[in-house]
Amino acid sequence: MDGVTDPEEASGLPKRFDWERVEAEALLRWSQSPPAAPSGGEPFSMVVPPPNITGRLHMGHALNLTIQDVAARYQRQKGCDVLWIPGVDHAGIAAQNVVEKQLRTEGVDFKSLGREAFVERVWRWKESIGSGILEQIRRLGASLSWDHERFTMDPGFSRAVREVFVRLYEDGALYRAERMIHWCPRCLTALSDVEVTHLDRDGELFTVRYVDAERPEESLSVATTRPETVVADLALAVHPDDARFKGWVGRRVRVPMTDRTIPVVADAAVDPEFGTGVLKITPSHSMVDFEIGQRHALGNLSVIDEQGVMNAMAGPLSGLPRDKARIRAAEVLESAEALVGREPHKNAIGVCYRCQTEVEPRLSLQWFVRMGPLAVRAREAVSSGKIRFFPEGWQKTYYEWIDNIRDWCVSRQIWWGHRIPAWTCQDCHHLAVLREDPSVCPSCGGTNLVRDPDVLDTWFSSALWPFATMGWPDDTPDLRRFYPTSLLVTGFDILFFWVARMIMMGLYLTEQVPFRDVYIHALVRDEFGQKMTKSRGNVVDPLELMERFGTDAFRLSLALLATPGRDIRLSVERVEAARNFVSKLWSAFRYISLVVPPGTVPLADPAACQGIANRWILFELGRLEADYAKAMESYRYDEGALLVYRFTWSLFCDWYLEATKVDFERDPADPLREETARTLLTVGSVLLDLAHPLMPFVTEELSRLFGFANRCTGHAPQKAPLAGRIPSEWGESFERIRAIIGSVRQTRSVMKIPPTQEIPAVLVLSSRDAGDPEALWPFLARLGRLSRSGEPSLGGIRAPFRDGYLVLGLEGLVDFSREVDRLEKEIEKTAGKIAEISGRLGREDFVRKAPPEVVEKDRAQVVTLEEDRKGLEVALQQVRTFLGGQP
RNA sequence: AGGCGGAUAGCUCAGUCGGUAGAGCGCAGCUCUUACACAGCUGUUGUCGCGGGUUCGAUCCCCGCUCCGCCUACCA
Repeated sequence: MDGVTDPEEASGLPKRFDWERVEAEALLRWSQSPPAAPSGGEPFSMVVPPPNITGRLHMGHALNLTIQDVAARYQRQKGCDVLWIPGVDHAGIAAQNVVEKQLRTEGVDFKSLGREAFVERVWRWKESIGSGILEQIRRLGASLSWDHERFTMDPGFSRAVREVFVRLYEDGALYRAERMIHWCPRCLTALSDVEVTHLDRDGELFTVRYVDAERPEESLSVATTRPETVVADLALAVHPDDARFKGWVGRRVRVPMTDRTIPVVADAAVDPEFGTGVLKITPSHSMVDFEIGQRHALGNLSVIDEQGVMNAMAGPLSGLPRDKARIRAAEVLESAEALVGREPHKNAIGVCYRCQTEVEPRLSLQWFVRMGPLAVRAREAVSSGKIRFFPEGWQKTYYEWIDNIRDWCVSRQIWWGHRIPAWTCQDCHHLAVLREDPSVCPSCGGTNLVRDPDVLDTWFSSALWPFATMGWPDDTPDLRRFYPTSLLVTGFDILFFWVARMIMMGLYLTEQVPFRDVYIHALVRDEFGQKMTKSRGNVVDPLELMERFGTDAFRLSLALLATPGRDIRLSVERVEAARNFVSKLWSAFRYISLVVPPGTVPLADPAACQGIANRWILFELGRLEADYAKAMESYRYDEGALLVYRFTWSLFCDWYLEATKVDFERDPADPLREETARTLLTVGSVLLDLAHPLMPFVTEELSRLFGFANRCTGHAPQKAPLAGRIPSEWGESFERIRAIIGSVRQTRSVMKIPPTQEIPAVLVLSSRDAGDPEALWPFLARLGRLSRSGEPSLGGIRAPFRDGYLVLGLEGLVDFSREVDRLEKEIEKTAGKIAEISGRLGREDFVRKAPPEVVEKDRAQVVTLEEDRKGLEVALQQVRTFLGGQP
């Protein structure tokens, strides 16, 4: 082996990007030395939408976190002091369900355990899964401020929750009352309005006859979808203006299946158009009926218990579950000849958003937050622009909800969560809501206190997330420096659940908006546009994709697809394409590592470059920097990603790297060699910076391997970006080369000349400022596989371009008829364009009314198109001559 | 029922402050040219959903319609 080394192995980067190793190393490094806060940097802060403790990383999280991490890294690169708080939500009902189920498999009913032991058990379970989902989030490369991790049930946070509850109560913004609420008969708890989702279901519309109590020969027919509630009817109602039923108001009818009679009342809530125009009123089992019942003092009669089973008051239906009771009710009504109609009917029913069980409207004693006053301020925060939504359109949805706000039921009949700090004195019935647990009744001094058994809605604590994570209600340095937060990134599905409530609570408790900007992203769907659900079985595991294609590729694919306001259809092909890009990037830097001599340093002054290609790529890079900044500042990370993608692949790799090969073939004494090597490093370093927020692993690895003092490696932002320092004409010469090469390649491809075959050629430049042919030739020779013909009048066909043409010596080599076709097509296309534009220019009103610069642009366009056509026509003529000359 | 969003190349989607429509994937042909075959080169495809209107000019703005998706809402 001595002295014999494979040059390929000896120098340069490994051929492939080994992301598995690089990611593992980087994650270790990042956990050991988190990014240091730059001194004097502006604060930039975010709080992560806390994932449920029960959760595993899914596509939604991956998208959400990728976007935030792009933001965090971008801001950090700008020199900001970034705080991005991680954390987990205790997920009341969901977590309780998990542990209940666990106990059930052990044959234990959680109720028999008792409250204290059960809650203890949930804590133990929480410890056992550790920070499971946060570990997965780390693997995404998410650069969170891990020393700030919070949990919604930790002591500090719990104190904040309690403080808020008491403060709201003291201010009269929180009250306890008996109201109609949504009840989930499976979770056995109240739900807030937003926790109920509506599903269209095929049901039946039954028409039931109620006979007059005095005159059995007269009756009213009533349409209902829930005949099982007939036994709870307390009235029938008709519209006050409905002439059909004028005489009925005030009379009484018999309730079928019972021996009760009920009044017929008039109420404007009845829609005379629907059904028979008569509505049966069941105050205890319907929201609107409850209200009508209130207006007419009908009282309440409940026939369904908390588990959804018909109770003792339900007469012949007693003991049956709701759905069975409906069938039985129809039978009983039919046999009593009270059922006069039955037809299929579609209606929307409310289900529990967690378990899909049909919810039951239920009258019960619950705690409510008075939303009206909070909503007024929350609306103003958005309409005044203090909070901005991206995309802006979500404002409307927000207002829609805010303007129709209803009080928020915040008590839940479960055990896992923040227990409500309210005590009732059994002696004097005083209700005490307190910051500290009482030992005696504050009112009568008695010791007979009973604590409210309920816990708070999980979203109640989530609403405090932006400031409670920073130590509120204490006045902390974090709050002073980082609150309000700069940006919130979240999905539209929790706009009401979370975003709106944070705004309300933030304004109420801190007198400030909780965040300035809200980036609202869409849902990640499968490649067919279907929502990913367990039941569909189309769930794609992000960790799997990360392992298969690398985390950078996965992140990049999400970023590229994340067009604001549009759902994302993720397919493996897209991730694969991003993986190919990462590969391409890696191999480009491998090339740099092979051609740039050791000890080379980046350009000291890019504006002093001489090389045609160097000037061009610096010009393009300057443009990229400017466009990229614009995209990133407006949260168009998809656009930023696309800009980086296109620059890297289509300009840097396809053209610039090829062009540098020309420079490296030059005489060893030529100063261009060094300039080009230095330009490669300069552009490479900046490019990695721009790509870094999107692809942190590969860019940091490359920056380290090259020893770049760029922002990926934690160095200070560059003082003067390229944008603005590169003259705008720096691109021109190389653009001409690109045009010429393009023309040659077309000809070559059409005429079936192998790419490797050299073609003798003569270059003719028509305009004086077209540049120095001597400078052009080395690039043409290499990139176009041309050899410079010494014969000035070389016979051959023409490859035309804007300000000149190339004569290609192709005699005897090729099928010229193809070239004729191609040129004719080109000419036709060009002529078509000329016709269109000059036609426009010929119209008098266009010239008069259109802006002068548009007219001018068109005129110039016609001139250049004419030049193109002339070039093409001459070329065509030339080929025809050859064809004629051939046998 | 009301509100919102979408309809652009075979597929997935950009885009145009109104002035000759783009990318990726796919497809076809040619290339193992010493960074990359996870690659290179060349080519291919569009009444920019339908009907009106405004305008010198509309894929883009306005009105109406059709289809698709979502959100809100107990017409029982």
